Amino acid sequence: MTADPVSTVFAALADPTRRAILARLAAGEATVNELAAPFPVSVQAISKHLNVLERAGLIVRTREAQWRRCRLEPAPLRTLAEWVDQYRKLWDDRYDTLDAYLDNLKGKDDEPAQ
Amino acid sequence: MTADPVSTVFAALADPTRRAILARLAAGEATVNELAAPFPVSVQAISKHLNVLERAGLIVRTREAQWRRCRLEPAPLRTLAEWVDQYRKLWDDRYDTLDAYLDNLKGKDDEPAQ
DNA sequence: CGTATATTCAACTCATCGGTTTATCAACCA
DNA sequence: TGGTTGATAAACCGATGAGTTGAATATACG
Repeated sequence: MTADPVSTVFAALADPTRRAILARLAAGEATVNELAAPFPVSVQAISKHLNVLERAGLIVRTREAQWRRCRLEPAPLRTLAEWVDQYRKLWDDRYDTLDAYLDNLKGKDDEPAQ
Repeated sequence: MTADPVSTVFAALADPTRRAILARLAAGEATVNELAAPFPVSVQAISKHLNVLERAGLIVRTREAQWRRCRLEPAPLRTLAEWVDQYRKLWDDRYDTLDAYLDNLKGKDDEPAQ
C-alpha cells in the first residue's frame, strides 16, 4: 500500500511482459490492441499491465477517439539509472575516484553508505 | 515460475528493506543479526529477505563458525545498469548518436527496437 | 437508431509475498 | 554434558499479483 516510488518502478519492471511492452513503446507510441497483439494473453490482462506501468510513471495514456494511445515516459528509468549508479564503483574498475562516488551519493534514496 | 534472471533481480529490488540491506552491505560484509538490527521485523523475516537476495545473485553467504557472513555481489546490478542503458537515449540529451544506441542494443534482453 | 470496435471494470481463481510464531540445527562455551 | 547464541525451516495468515471470463462504457459508422 502506497509503496515508495522506487519500489513501484522496480516492481513494474519485474515482469517480462511489461518490459516487452516498454521495449515496444521505445520504438514509438501504440494502442492497447497493438500492444496486446504479440502476447498470448487477453487484452484485459495487457490493460492491467498498462495500469501498473502508468502507476509507476513509466507510460502515459491519451484518449484519441475510442483508442488509448500509450507513450513511454523515461523519467523513472532515469531515476533507476541513478539508483544503480550508486553501486557502479563496486563493479566498474574504471570508477576509481572516491570523490565522484560521494558526489553521486548526495540526495539519493537508499544510500549505500549513510 | 523459474522466472528469468532479470525479473528475479528487479523483484528482489522492489522492496525497501532489501534495498536497505544492499546499501548496508555496500559499506562492508555483515552477519544476519547485524543486518537485522536496524529493522522493526524479526530476524527470520530478514533471513527470508536474504534468501531472495541470494537467489537473485545479489549477495553470497559464507559459513563462519555459527555466523553467516553476507557479502554484496554487484554483478546483477551491472546487468541492470546495462538494461536501463538501453533506454538512456530517451532521456539523456547528450546521448544523441544513433550508432552508439544500436551498439548498446546488441545481445541484450528486451530490446527496445527488435 | 443500432451495431461494431476499443478499452476498461468487476468478480473470481490461484500462486506468491512479507510477515508472524514455533521448532530445529549448528557451533561455541562453561 | 548441557546451555546459550546465530541462523534457518516449517507452518500458517492476510494481502497482493497475474490471469481468466463476462459485462459495461465510449466512440465511430451504417
